[in-house]
Amino acid sequence: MATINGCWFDVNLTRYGGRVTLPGYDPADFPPFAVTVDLVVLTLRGGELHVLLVERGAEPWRGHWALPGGFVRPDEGLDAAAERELAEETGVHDVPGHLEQLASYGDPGRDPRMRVVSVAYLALAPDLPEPRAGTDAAQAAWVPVVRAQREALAFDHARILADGLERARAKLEYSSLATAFCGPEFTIGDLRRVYEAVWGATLDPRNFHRKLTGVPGLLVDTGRTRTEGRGRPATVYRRGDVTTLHPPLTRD
Amino acid sequence: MATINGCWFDVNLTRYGGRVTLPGYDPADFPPFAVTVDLVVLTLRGGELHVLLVERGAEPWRGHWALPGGFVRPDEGLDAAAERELAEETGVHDVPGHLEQLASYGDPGRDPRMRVVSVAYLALAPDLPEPRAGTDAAQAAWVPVVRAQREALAFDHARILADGLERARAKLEYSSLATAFCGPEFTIGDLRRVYEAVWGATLDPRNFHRKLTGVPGLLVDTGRTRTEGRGRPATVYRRGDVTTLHPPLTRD
DNA sequence: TCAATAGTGTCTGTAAGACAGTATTGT
DNA sequence: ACAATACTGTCTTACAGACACTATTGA
Repeated sequence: MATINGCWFDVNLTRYGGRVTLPGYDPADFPPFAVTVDLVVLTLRGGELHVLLVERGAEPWRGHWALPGGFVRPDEGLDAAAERELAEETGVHDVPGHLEQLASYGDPGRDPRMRVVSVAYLALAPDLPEPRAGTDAAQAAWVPVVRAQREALAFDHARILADGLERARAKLEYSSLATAFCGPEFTIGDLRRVYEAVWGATLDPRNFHRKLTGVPGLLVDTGRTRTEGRGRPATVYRRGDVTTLHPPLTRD
Repeated sequence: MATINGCWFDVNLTRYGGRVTLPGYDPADFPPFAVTVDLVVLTLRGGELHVLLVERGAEPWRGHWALPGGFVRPDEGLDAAAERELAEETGVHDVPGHLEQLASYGDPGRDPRMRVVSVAYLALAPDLPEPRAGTDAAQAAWVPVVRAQREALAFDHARILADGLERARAKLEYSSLATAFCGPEFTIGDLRRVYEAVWGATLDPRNFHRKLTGVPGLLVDTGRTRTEGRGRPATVYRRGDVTTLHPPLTRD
């Protein structure tokens, strides 16, 4: 029986040599991979959608921007690894918002050094403080998404970012995911600005208001109001139990 | 620089001992995982939704049904591994239909022998011949989905199956995915029976017909008709270029 | 007062769901 | 003839999109 220690490698080395995997496989015959999690962390800063990027301090892709991420540890699950990395990279414990698995990327050659399968996660968070620099020389920063898409991101991270953006845009249509970009309390206007930033479109405030307040159970009225700058104070809501929009909002 | 050969293991053995991964990671410091693909292959047989399962011939979970799958080879991508496994397990080369990544599952302990990350794929195929038995003693079979869900599937395959079914059900709402269950030519009635089998609901044939024929570019009229049993012959269609249903079909 | 934002009311076009009715086959 | 399936037309209701209008604040 294989165990997680040094001896383990020798077992696999001897068994793996020249063998072709077949149905009825035995995991002791496995070709080993590195498994990492990469994070697409989106937030709203100043009405503009931003993504968390780190600047690579080592080859390959030294000096290029990359999605934050790291190895899955031997004793932790994929979701737990994503949560840990999210806390580490943002510098915030128990990051509020939303975290879900996006997809896995494992083309041979995506990392020139060795075979790496990366499980990408999508995180949506309210405006967080400026990220601290990593423990090595690499710096971390919130980068406007439109600028990130023009950069030459490391590895296949441009595609992962594109997939994450598309997932976020699609899920806003039929879910209450927009609230993940806000704090625990928010106004209808806050939500509308989320949609406008993520979709890159302008929405009619009046129809948007009627639509969202018309879904029973979606929003809970706190009874309080909030005034920001000019204009009539807005009703403050909390998340309700209902998380699906039926019928969905459309982005044409 | 690590390379894919025997020497490679020694490199990792020495570097991995006792080290904790940190940001600014180096893939040479990786904790190794086995990476597999598991397949949720759905098809329609006799108007009922079936899933392809294999009976395990070895411990653990010997004698239990499991989703087909196998190791990703060192030189192939994840999608390629899924395509290869699909062809191997069904016994059909170039399986028609649809294949997409579903999600990845990597809880520690999901395989008691060692750490395995499985990248699950969802495949939709027209009715295929009875699968051949595997090269080992394990047998493969099309199992009605309702029965598969009552079985104690191996590992975490019950959850993977549930996720695959939910993905298929959701995607039927807003895509032309139902055509993946049919051959290259099909009738509106064929498509309706796909929806009814996957959703487990009955649909109004008249509104369904009007809805699907009303989406421009979705269906291409071959000009021919097909008669099955009693009733007026149905127009035969092929897939069109349009693959999204706007607005979507609803399953309430 | 004016500008800005929040929220309500109303109209119109479109589409979903229900279902009557016609068309074309096998038995 | 009758049953079964394919397809068409029509009616009602609901909702999206457009936009006039009222409400409440800061400057």
